Amino acid sequence: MSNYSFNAFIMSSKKFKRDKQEKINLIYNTFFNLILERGYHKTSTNHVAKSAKISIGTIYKYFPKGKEDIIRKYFEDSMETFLDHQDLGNINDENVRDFLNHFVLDLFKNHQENKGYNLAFRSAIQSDKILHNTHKEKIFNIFKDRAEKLQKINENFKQIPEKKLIEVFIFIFNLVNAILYHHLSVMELFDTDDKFVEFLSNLVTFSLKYYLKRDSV
Amino acid sequence: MSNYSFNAFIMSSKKFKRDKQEKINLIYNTFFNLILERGYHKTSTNHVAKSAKISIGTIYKYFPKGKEDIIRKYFEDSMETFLDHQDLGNINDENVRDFLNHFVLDLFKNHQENKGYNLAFRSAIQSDKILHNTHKEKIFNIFKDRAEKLQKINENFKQIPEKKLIEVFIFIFNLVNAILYHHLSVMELFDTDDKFVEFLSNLVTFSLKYYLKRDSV
Amino acid sequence: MSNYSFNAFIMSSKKFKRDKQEKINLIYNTFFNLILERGYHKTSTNHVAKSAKISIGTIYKYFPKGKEDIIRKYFEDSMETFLDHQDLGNINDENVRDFLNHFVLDLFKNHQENKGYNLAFRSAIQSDKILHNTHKEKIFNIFKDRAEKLQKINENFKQIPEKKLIEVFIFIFNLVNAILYHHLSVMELFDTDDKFVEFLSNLVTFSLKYYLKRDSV
Amino acid sequence: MSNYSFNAFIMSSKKFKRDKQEKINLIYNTFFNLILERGYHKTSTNHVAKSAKISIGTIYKYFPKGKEDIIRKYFEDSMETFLDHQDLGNINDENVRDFLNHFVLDLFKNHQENKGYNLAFRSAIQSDKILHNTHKEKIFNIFKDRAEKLQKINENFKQIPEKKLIEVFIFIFNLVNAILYHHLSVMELFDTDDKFVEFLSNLVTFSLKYYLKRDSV
DNA sequence: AATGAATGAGAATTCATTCAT
DNA sequence: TATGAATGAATTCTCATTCAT
Repeated sequence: MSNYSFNAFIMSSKKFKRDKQEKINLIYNTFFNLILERGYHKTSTNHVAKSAKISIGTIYKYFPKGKEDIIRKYFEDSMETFLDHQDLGNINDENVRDFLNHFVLDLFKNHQENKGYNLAFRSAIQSDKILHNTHKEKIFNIFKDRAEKLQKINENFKQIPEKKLIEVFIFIFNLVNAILYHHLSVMELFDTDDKFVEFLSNLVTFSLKYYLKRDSV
Repeated sequence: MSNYSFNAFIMSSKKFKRDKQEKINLIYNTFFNLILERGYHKTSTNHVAKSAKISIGTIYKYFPKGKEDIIRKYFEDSMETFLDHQDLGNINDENVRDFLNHFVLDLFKNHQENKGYNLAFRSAIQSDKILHNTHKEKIFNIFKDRAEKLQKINENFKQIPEKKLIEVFIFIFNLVNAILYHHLSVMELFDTDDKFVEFLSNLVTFSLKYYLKRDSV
Repeated sequence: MSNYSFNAFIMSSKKFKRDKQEKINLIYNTFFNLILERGYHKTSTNHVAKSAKISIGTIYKYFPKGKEDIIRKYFEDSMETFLDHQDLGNINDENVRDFLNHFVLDLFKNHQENKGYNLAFRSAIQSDKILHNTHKEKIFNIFKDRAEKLQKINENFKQIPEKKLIEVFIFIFNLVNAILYHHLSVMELFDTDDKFVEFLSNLVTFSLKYYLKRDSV
Repeated sequence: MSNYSFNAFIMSSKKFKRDKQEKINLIYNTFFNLILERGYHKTSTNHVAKSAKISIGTIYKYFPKGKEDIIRKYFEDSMETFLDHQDLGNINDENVRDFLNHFVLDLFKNHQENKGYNLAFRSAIQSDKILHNTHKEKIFNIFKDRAEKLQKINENFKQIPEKKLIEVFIFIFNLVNAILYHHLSVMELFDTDDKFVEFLSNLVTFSLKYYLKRDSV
């Protein structure tokens, strides 16, 4: 194999992967945008194909079980990378507050961008118990991982039992998600984003204290 | 007319009405229970008919637009009567806390009993924008009514502007609902009901203060 | 049986008959008016009952086979009496023209008043072959009867063979009906009734001559 | 590209198109034949699918609104091409009669071949007011087009106002259609096709003269 | 006789999924 | 690989008809 053709092989493979990922992203975007317009149960795979201007066959090639698969795989993809970019490294007593604000803001932005997905996900878990459980496990594993890392690099967290630390993370995560979902998809709690995020930050601080104090009793 | 036949007349008239309402209730219960098992989008009107052992025609007699109508009418029926039983009469500075606890507990029980409906409702509003808006208006009207009554019978509430009072009611109502839904249908926040309700009560007190203080600045 | 009660019996029987006929007329009118609005195949017996404010059971009491029966019985009733009021007595060479004008005008009015029925009838005979044949036989019998009467009382018609006379009557009747139906229910031929009726009269005269001359060759 | 593969390319492209049109034609034929047997309102899309040995989904792929769409699209297709094949080029005073005979014969054959469609169409316009109006407009446009062409190529028609010419065409067209429909679907006017067509031709000549004379007064 | 709730067969329509090209 | 025609089971919805009251 000549050098040239080897490069061509690499290139084509890369190009292929890029094309493939672009097609998958196209399906994700089209699907979730349609859900935003028409709701989960009125959005069919055929609609998605037509709207994305690809064939229905292509959708089933990447997502052999259709709608459920799209949600499941997006769930895998997004959860996999969601919290990775947050820097836990230099969290300490002084900047916990900043950290929490940042965390809340991040979740807020994430929800805004994934509103369609969140609608889909909540509809899907109604019938897809496996997804529902996987979701719970995934959250547990993510925060277990986080907790372990945090306890390694930060003195302040070492005295708290790992189990407890995971628990409190999950608690805060769920609490914020619950309110975000309702605010964005059911009924607004505040008329501006700023007010809303500020409230959430305060709520998180309060709830964190409450949760930790409660158990120490 | 003998006493017996008079009673028979009463009975037959009552029985007729009861049968109709009982049939409607049967449809409600069957539908929401099936949703609990299989999810909203996998529960068809035919499933409901079969499960309730009535004919599909009967469902469409009472709910001409099928699933959407069941949700819409249950929404009307339940919202109509929901907060009516709570006694606002003797709320005062001393028992605000009790009142809030009671309110939270009530909502909690209501959610537990209406879990299927809540799943259905959140799925339905994804595509039924009219229902979504009616829901918002209904909530506004209910709490407007509440606020007016409260200001008539209680000195403490007279100084707060009515608009403000309505706003804060709706805020608290939404906040609690958001968390209840997530806890019951997405992921538990606490492992026991007691812990959960206690947290909610504290959260409500905190949020109420936050909300009122925020605006007074 | 006392005289009184005998009268009461008569009365109640008459009243009963009147009520019965009124109910039947109500069903006819409601049915044919609905057809005018929505078309035959979108008008159901249930619609008729609701629109006439009577129960569906009542309709099936008088018309056990539903829609088909309404049309069949109206057909019987109306054909039975349709041509009876026309006076054939003094038709002669001088007033044939007048007679034909009168005949055409009569048919025109009849069609205008029975537009809904005519739509229904033409829809019904598509599937109800029995009705279709009965209709043909009825027309034959009516005009056979007419021809016989005419030949008895009028010298001019005696030389024409009875069969021929019946044939020509039916031919003219069908011709006029064809054009009336199209004009009233498909597309107008003239913009005023007067023009239309005048044309029809001339057409009939022409066709009559054509028909008679044709066979004499 | 070899000649063979080029042909294959042409063929495959042609075959694809033919298959699609063939499927549509299959649906048309099956539908209208069933209507001939059972009538419009007793012919369901499911019957058509079963009878044509295709799936119900295929029907809805080509005709998304079912029966109404089949009629609407056949109407478009057939009206589009209906009068196009008639040669107006050398119509003149001597051959007007021949032209009319030809026109009548053409309409007669057309009705014979489209009896099922004509039944369907007359049933459909009872409820489909849009189709009813489109039909009227289409007829106007077709004859407007005809009139314009005729006036360009033929001296004899230049003195008649265009509006008048269109009117008289539509009048004759409707008159013939009215009688054809009645003869074929309600009750026969003549016992042989020849007699019937001859009568129609004479009727058209008569009516044409009547119509033109009437206005010139 | 009159009512209208109830039935369920069947018509209309959608949609996940397959497969030949 | 990609396409999209085709499938048919499942869903929504209608309607003629029955029957208990």
